[in-house]
Amino acid sequence: MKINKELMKGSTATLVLTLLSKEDMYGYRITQEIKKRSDNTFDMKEGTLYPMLHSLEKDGAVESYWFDTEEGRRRKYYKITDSGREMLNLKQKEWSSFMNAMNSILGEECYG
Amino acid sequence: MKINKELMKGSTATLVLTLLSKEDMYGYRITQEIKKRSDNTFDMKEGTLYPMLHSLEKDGAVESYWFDTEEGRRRKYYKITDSGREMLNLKQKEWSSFMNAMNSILGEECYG
DNA sequence: TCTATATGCCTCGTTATCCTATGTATAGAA
DNA sequence: TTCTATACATAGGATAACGAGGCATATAGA
Repeated sequence: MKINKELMKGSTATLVLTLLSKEDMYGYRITQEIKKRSDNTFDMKEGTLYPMLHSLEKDGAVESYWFDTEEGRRRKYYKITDSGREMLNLKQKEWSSFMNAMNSILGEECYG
Repeated sequence: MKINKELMKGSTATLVLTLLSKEDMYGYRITQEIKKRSDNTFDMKEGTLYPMLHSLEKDGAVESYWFDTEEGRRRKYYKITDSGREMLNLKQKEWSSFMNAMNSILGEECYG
């Protein structure tokens, strides 16, 4: 299902940090992983992702390094920092609270 | 837990329509119900709610009528329309998709 | 050879939505 | 009298995601 972009607001950093908490990744790969792992529900645009990565780096939540592949491509990898893991922990708790509050009002059952 | 306001974006209409789908309500009461039913997680501001109600009315999702209480207060009640119920149905499905996609990536269990 | 697609990075301006701040008014309590 | 709760409303500011565009390289196909 296509998701209204307003619903995404406030959640993109959580998604990005979650992926980076498991593995260093470069921007383009992040967009692919989000699409794949959400079963095509999310389609994070580059115009959203790159400014977000720069913002996270500015805040010290991630660090970046360039890597040249054998095929001659340049990739900018991002790595989560300790500070970023703390931020992620908070954001996951926030998501959990938000979800529970929404479901309390909507009265929906939740299928993990 | 206090929720980042960005997370609320795109969800306020769903909350309002959900309450109105069960019972006609006036604005001030809606803010109280949302706070109560979310266990104080949500605190919808009047500056958010009233423009939202007017917008929903303009779109034909709700209708309003004035009611004078015995104590001399004027209350503007809102009633959901058939069109509003359809809208709510779509928004609930959208929320469900969004939540499932988020949890797929975050890898969290969900407690209904 | 030329073209299209996929990969890979980036930024600027638009848009939508929520909040803060403010205004009006009445009832009841301190 | 003054404060709080109730009850409606709007204007302006902040912010985040997106659309659209730019730049560049590798590969596949016509």
